[in-house]
Amino acid sequence: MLVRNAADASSRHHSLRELGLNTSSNPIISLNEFTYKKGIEIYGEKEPAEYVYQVKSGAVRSYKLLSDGRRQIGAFHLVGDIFGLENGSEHRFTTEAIVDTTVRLVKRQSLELVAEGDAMVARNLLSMTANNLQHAEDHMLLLGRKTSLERVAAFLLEMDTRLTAAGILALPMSRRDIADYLGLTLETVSRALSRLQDLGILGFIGNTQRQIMLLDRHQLAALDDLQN
Amino acid sequence: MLVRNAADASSRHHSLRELGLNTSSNPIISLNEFTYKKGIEIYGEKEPAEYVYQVKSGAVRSYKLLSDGRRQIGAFHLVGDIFGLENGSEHRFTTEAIVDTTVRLVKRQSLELVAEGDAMVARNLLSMTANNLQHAEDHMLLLGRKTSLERVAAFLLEMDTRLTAAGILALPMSRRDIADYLGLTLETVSRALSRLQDLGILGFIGNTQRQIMLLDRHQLAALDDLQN
DNA sequence: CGAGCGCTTGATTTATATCAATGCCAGTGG
DNA sequence: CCACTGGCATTGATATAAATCAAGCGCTCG
Repeated sequence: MLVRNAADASSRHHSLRELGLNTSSNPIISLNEFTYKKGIEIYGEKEPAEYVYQVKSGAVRSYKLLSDGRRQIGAFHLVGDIFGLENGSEHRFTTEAIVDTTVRLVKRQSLELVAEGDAMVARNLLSMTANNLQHAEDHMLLLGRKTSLERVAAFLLEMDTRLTAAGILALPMSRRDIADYLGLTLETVSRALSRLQDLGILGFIGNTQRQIMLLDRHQLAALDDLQN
Repeated sequence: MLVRNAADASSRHHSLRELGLNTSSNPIISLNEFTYKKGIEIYGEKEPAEYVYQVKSGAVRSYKLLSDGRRQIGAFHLVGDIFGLENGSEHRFTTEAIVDTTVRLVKRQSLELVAEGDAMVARNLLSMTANNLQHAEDHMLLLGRKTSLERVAAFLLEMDTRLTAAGILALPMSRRDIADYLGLTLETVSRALSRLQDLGILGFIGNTQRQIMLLDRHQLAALDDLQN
């Protein structure tokens, strides 16, 4: 069964306005913008969480590292997504711009101040955290129990609901990023994509596989079967 | 470096009182108790989330299933732990008693009602959800990138901080449960435990390996090295 | 226009899963 | 109270999915 309704897709796409913030009515909140070049770190794990961010354009990865360099990407943040929202005082991931990226940022402290007095903002804070939790819970199932093909299929479906413009998927992240998100190696991801292509579940634009793929209704349904 | 301070350990052990609830001052809140026999389901995935639970005695597993029966346990709930708290209206895991278990339960609705008026309760709700999120984030790293030995070492350390009484670990869950929590098979878990025993990092009580193990200061430090 | 990076594809290795046998303890019923 | 049974755990042998090692291709960009 293919689940792809608008409510599902939008539930993770809060805007700062959805958070209950509004520049004009809340003069405390300063909405600054900043641009990061491709590959540049936005903040590091364990740094004090001074700001909350919203992707205005571009894409961001957040990840944890083990001492020997093994990397686990916990989430990709696409246009409209809010990230860097922590309950504690420290960031729990490192984040980097995947491509040139512009973010809006809000001082964490001023956000907390507003939440203190405004129950709606407080509720939206909780709802955002709960959405992040749900994503992490689903991802645990993927990482713990799914095969490589199922993981890649699930990834494509997730990206499709989050950044598709009319059946065309233009992925901003590299094979290595995808692999580190799915708990695989880049070779395994590449092989899985080739296999999906052979199966006719996926089509690439241009004469080489570079980032852009097509997904029609039937292919999406086939992916949905595969991802379990 | 061995991190094992009281703050860390207690941060995930909220009591309902910590949530800001108090039977005497909040007559709305009804604190009922219920006992489940070993292996019995408490609630199922996608069931309406009517209650929030706290483990009074025993232990609980929450898990998701794939269509073919593969299981991923997302968390174990031990004495004092609160579980079943959802932001949406449905449960996202199935939960079962691992051993005979008594829980206290609170109607979700009454909890929300209280949170509406009491900022402290609302803040604690957010803080609990954020703690669950942090646990899930750490677990994604484990599931995506750690070796079997690292996973088992991390598991033992987690359980040690959560249910140790003076260096003695009495695990309520089976090898299969541990495996499904760590994204491994039960044989691999068993082999990892045997290996740790051979390495002198772990000692079992009794003449057979059954549930109870000893962990002294040095062994904990060795585990901490291993888990990465 | 050349260099290098990212990607694909092939060959081989390896960690973990799977299959299989056996042992041990706990609970049950005779 | 003891013998039986079944579940859980360990351990060994083998299979396999994915990782690793390796080569080559084609964009992209400097």
